[in-house]
Amino acid sequence: MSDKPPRPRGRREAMAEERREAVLEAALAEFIASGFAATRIEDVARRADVAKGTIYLHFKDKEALFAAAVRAEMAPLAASLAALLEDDAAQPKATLEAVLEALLQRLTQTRTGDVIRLIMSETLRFPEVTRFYRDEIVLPMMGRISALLQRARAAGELRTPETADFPQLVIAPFLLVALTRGFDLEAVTGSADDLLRVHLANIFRGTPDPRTSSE
Amino acid sequence: MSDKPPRPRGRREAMAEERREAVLEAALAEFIASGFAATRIEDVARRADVAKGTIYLHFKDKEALFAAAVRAEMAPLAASLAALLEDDAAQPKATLEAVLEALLQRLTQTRTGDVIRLIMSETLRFPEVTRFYRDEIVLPMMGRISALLQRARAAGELRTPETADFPQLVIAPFLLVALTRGFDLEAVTGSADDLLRVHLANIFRGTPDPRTSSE
Amino acid sequence: MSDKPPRPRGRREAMAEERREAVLEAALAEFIASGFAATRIEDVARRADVAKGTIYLHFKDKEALFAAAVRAEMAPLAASLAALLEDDAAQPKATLEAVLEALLQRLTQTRTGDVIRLIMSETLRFPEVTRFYRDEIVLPMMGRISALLQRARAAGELRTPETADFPQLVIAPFLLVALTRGFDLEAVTGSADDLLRVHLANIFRGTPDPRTSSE
Amino acid sequence: MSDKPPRPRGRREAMAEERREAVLEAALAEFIASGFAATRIEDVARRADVAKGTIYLHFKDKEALFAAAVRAEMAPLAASLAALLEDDAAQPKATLEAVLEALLQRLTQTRTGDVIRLIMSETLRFPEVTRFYRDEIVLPMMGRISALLQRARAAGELRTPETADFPQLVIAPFLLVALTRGFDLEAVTGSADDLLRVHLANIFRGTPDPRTSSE
DNA sequence: AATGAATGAGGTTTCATTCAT
DNA sequence: AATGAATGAAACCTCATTCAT
Repeated sequence: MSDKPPRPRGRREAMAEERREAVLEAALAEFIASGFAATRIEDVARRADVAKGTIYLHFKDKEALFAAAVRAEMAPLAASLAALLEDDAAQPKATLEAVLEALLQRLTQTRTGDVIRLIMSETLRFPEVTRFYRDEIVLPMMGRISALLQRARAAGELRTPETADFPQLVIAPFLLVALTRGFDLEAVTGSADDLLRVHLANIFRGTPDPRTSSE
Repeated sequence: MSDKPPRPRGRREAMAEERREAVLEAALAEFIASGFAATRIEDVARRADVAKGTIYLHFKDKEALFAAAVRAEMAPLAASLAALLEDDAAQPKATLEAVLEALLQRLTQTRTGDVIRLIMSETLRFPEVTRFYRDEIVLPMMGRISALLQRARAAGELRTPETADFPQLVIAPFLLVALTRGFDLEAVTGSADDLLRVHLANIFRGTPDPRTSSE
Repeated sequence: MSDKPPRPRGRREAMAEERREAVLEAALAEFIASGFAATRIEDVARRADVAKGTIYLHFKDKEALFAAAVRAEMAPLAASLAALLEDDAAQPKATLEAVLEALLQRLTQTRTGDVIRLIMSETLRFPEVTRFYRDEIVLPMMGRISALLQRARAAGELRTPETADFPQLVIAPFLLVALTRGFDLEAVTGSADDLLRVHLANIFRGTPDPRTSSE
Repeated sequence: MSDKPPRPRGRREAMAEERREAVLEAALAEFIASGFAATRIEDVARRADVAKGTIYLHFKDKEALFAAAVRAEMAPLAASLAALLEDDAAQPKATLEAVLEALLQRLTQTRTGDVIRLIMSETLRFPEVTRFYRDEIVLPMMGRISALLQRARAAGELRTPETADFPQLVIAPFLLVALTRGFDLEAVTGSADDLLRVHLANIFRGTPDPRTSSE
């Protein structure tokens, strides 16, 4: 999203590249909407305003298209995670809050949440994509959070020190948010923002109560 | 299929019922293994040791078979939830612990976790199944936990009182356990049992630290 | 042609077998008429009065259909060759005449000639079929003729004794007959029957002149 | 494609002609290797180091390309046949031997044999090419050989006078050599050279025995 | 009630050909 | 003249569903 390959030289190639991206865009939308099997190449072509054959100029087959579409959407997330991994200086609690807030935003306001759900849906057919997601996104993310938690534990900031051994516990609610799209759960509970605050309060000592600081 | 006993009355119906169940059993296994689209009726038939046509004697079409298979597996869970909903007398914290422990066992030791994952995978194609799952399982579960949490809050047992408004927070880690089957996450973290204990310690006041009982 | 598998039991299977044969029959006709690539499965289906899918009940794919069709047609020839290989008693010249006459009849009056041409046409795409043809038909045939020629040489019946080392020389004109179907060569030369007689006269000593018995 | 000289006039046409020939060359190689249907225009283009579209500047369509490629290869043969047709003076037997020897060389040492096989393979799809081959090559060749045989008959040189009516008999072994490329027949018989000598000995009176002149 | 052969709609993929650059 | 991205018709093959036995 930030760094595209430096614009291919020549009009022809530029247009081809644009089309390739239009196809990826259309493919992702269709896959999200219908899943892998129910998405027809023709649907993707129509949405990208391109002929069926054109898709095969850029992608070997439907599976390759799927993998490419998912990757294209997830790569920025992987990149921004990598960026976060660099500034280890900040204080753990504040950093973790920032990270989780950013993640929540991504999940609720972009297609990232849908893509995560898509990946988990098609895990069986695409072990390779799943592996990419696990290795490039999940494990780094968990590693990052693990490190932060350990520093928080050292600083005595964790309510339960052993939380540092289970980074999943910290991420779990966000996964759930991504996966229950369309479940209308918010109708019966509070907002996603409040959920984040309560969650942090459970994990970190001295986090002020979400709404009332004194009780 | 091979040995037909001289069909006394009553036997016929019993056998038909047996076959129906064999088909459901086989269907569930195949759907879990391959997903809806990639499962072929013929595979189900072979696994159930039944002819293809027989399946259509019991189920209108592939979608009906899917719905029935999922329902059959989830019904006991719904029932046991209903049972839990009755004995409201017990003390909230202990009850919640018992419920979550039971849930964790179901998720890790039976096919229930796989089925939940299957449902979430096929949500797009089966809004009806998803609705069943949401209405019969998820919402009652969340309601039950909500009630427990509210009593816990009244008893001052919650670390963060607002947790009572977000029952998802309590369930989230379990969903995650179900959905990340095959992700090998346990390889990089602690065990599911410890995860449960740490999770409870974060939520409930006075829960002894998972390993060290003195604080 | 002579020994079919002993009629499958049951009406259903019998009809299925009939259809399988109808498909083979239709396939061979279409392949002969259009070659492998230009023959459409749908054409075969229509000619066999069968649905497209039915063909795939019996044959894995188009290539398997081709191989089966060719084999079915050539198997009888292979069998009759095997039969000829048994009665080694007869005198070489007369036997060879009989063999070649039979071969010529097959080539001109049945589809065998067309099939041989078909095989040679599709040699590139079907090394396996070609191998079958080579191993089951060509080499045995050549071996048989070789043996006959050697006995003829021993009896001093060959005009050129070394002919015994080149059984191809004896067969070549027949191959040519098969392969030049549609070339209208007979329009500019004599008949196939006379060709055979002249050919034999060239090879065997003492064969009477084709037309004039006195020299 | 890579180095364009500053295009002086006359050069353009020369280069165009060069490309045309490169395309023909590449096309023939691909057609021989894969047959008509399985050869892709893109393969030809790549082999000729030319863009796909360029081919269509020179040839109307794939069929025209095929016809042109075959013609280009066979034209020299037709021409040399025409040359042979002129010097009718020579003595028949020696001439025929020379002709056949030349033909055998062409068939075994150039691509001519492959092209003949290609033509016969695609006879069904290309009656026009086949007609060209028949009219420009086969019939003249047979006419020439016929004439020679008749003079040989008049000179009493034929073992069987009627051979003169069947020029195919004389050519047949050579066709067979061309068509059985890849059959490994030589592995089980003698060499092509010896085959020629034996063949001639069968046809011509007084041809010395292939290896031993006295017996 | 059970079977499994038959059907044919539907989807993926290929590739000859075109045409804007 | 040359390019090669784009097109879309055409063909293979799959598989849910039906129905005669």
